[in-house]
Amino acid sequence: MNALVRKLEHFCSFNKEERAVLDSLSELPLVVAPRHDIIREGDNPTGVNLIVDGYAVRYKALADGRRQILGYFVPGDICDLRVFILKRMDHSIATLTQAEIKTIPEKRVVEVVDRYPRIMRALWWATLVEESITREWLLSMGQRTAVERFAHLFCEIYHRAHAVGLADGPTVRLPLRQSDLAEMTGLSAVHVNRVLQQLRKSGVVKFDGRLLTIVNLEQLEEIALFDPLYLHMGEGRAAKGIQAKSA
Amino acid sequence: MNALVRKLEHFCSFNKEERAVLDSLSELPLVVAPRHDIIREGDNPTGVNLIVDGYAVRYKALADGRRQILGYFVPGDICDLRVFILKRMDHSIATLTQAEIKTIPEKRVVEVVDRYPRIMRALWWATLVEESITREWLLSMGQRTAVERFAHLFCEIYHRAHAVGLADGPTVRLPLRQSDLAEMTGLSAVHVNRVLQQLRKSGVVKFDGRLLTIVNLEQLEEIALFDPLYLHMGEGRAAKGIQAKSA
DNA sequence: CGCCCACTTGATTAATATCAAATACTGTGG
DNA sequence: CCACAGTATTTGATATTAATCAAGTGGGCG
Repeated sequence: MNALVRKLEHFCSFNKEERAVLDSLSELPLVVAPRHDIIREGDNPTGVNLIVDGYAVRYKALADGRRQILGYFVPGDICDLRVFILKRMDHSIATLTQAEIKTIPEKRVVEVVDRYPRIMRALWWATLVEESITREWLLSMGQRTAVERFAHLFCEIYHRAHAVGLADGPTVRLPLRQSDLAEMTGLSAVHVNRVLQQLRKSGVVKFDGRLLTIVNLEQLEEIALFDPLYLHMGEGRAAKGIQAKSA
Repeated sequence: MNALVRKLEHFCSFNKEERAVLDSLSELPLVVAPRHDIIREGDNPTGVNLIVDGYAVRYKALADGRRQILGYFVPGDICDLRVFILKRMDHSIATLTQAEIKTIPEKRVVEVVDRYPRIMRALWWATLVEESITREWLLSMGQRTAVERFAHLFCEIYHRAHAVGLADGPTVRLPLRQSDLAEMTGLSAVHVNRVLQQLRKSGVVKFDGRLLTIVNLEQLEEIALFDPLYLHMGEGRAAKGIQAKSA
């Protein structure tokens, strides 16, 4: 099933025509090797990229090489709607795993968006949610301890993966290195290792470099001080009574 | 002079009519006390707020009270264009100093934006720049040391203040407490104090709780590993040859 | 004057980084 | 199937950064 449609339907539902348009947004899927830049800071990109499979991230680097991952994409995420306005990328996008992406030319996006206002709003919604996630990460970095930060990251991955149908049980495919997680959380790789051990030992979550298993979601969310509001899920479906809300 | 127009003209220039519209966006300026919430997380806001004078911030808080400031507004900044799509605020906005704000009703924004596409693009640009700044903060939090983080924050404040004409020399009005700076940088107030002393002693920047003075901008930017690209200034004026670029 | 803050200072502790070495895992060629 | 090389993970020891605690100091203002 189309992960993009699945994701956007957390915002609103589409009719058959809209779905067909979303399905047909691009033709040629492109396979990108792991750890490969898709767009680099300073570039002036001309289209947007839809992640079809695999994990990709936004990142920024300091002049001396320190890198920070700013967010990750799961299948169904679109990389850069903002490029239509900003002239140059202020950060880079790279794959972590092998990934399949589809590049949608600027022209096609404009056409679709002009013709289907609901799709436009849905894409806009997706962008705003992503920014909300960035803000939550900033909160994590500034205020959460290393353990809380990991607990939170894992809660988020779990919820986002479920939102696009990437998992049905407590286990999510997450083929990342500990050094990747280090770049996501702003911690050293060694410390990441110790934090993971601690979480494993306390029996709330397991991660073996390939699969992430949430053993005790409730406890994990408690450790993380997790509040799902920032993911803005179920706002569109609210009328249908599907959403779950925290107090 | 209108700080909003001044800011947006970093993206494109406007004709007389557009300027008049921007000037007239709202009627009643409202004075808000210092340290007062303007919008709170979970609210469903109905308009956008333009900061006319004073400093305001976005912030998020964890359930146990830890707070993180996510970004600040200077006069000319508009708080929440995104509310048209997201149903609930995922963070709060509060004043730090006494501030003067104008609330623009949703309807008025829609009207103006529909009628003046350039204004729409300019507002969109402003929003995207703000998000770019959030990403840079995330990089700061994750990778910059306390000293670098402060150096960077001060560079940013300096550049943003200049962009809207809030300063002409090396000094910017910045009536904040050290505890405010602590919430911006994710450091403890005590540590902020020591970092400020260090920066003052090394003679690159002074801050006395009221005024920020950049003594040596070049050196400060070096300490901060500052790259102005993320502010996206001068992209619109590029054709006029006004922008300055870093290597 | 005296109170209330914010700021400053010093001492101590806690969190995390760094360094270095050992172990485990993955894929490859024989 | 095994040996090996190259990575990734794990472990231990130590250093650094920043938080915390506690006690001043200083300034603005009723």
